[in-house]
Amino acid sequence: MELYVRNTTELANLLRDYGITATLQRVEIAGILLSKKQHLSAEQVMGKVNQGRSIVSKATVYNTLRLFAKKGLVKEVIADPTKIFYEPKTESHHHFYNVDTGELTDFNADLKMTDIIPDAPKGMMVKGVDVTIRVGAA
Amino acid sequence: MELYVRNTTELANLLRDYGITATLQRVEIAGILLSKKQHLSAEQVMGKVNQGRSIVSKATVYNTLRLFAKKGLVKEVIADPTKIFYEPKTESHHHFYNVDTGELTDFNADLKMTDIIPDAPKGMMVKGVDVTIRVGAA
DNA sequence: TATTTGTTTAGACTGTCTCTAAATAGATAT
DNA sequence: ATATCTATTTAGAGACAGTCTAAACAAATA
Ligand SMILES: [Mn+2]
Ligand SMILES: [Mn+2]
Ligand SMILES: [Zn+2]
Ligand SMILES: [Zn+2]
Repeated sequence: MELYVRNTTELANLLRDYGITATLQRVEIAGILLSKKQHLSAEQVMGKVNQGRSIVSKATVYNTLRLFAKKGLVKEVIADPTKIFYEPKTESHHHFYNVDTGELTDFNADLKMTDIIPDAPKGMMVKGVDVTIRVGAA
Repeated sequence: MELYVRNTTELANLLRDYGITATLQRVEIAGILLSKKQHLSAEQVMGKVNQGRSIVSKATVYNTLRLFAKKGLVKEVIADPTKIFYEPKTESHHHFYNVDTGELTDFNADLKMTDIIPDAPKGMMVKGVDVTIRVGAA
């Protein structure tokens, strides 16, 4: 996944590459989320995409993010008990989740998954480590 | 944590060991959750503790589970995007999360965290692996 | 043009969880 | 024991993320 995609045509092509029909709304949402490495909740995407004006409805934001995730264009992160985060970085990696701020921070466990617990960001303490493997019918 | 605790006096003592004032409601909730290895949502605890009759209020169930977790008597599992699960098994371990059924299954990564992704339960496919380390102010 | 198919939409609704302010219970002081 | 203080429980309202529905709209096809 090439990040920092801005151009509309480029975005539309990218969507098609992932088997997603490019629509105005989808390009807008992709433009927001793929613009840089970040973790955004659906509500945050909603806010950014509709700066003032009203371009995309709530239902479409939720549906689109789910569609993007299903197609492998973005990644869903289940770490905050109150909301799902979406991010453009699809390579396998893991997160620090700050329970105080709700902030997510990436960390890579290149080798073989995680055979060590990486150091916590300075000033931070590891409050808990969760490994969750999601499985479904084969 | 000794599982299968049933006796009321035993439960009350256990709560005190964890710095929790033993009340009728707390003992009832502990009796449910500590009776065996399981992963229960707050709503499920609510249902089990108030079989027919009405013994413990919703607010108390939620507050008590959070208190138990804070005191280290039970473990919170953030894996399902819609609810938190609570379990009596406090030793470090990880979970399979079935996205179809929402079911949680334990697995131990004894060595050093997880340097391997364990095999999925038969008939199941690994849909995603998440390692989440929760951090807070040191 | 007519029809079909896919997408978007407003807004009602759901489920989990939180908050509040009052009632109750338990502990402490006199 | 009685009064006082503190901790706990409670009903029910409310917050909030997310879902659903049925209609509108758009795009593609016949
Ligand atoms: Mn929630
Ligand atoms: Mn949710
Ligand atoms: Zn990430
Ligand atoms: Zn478990």
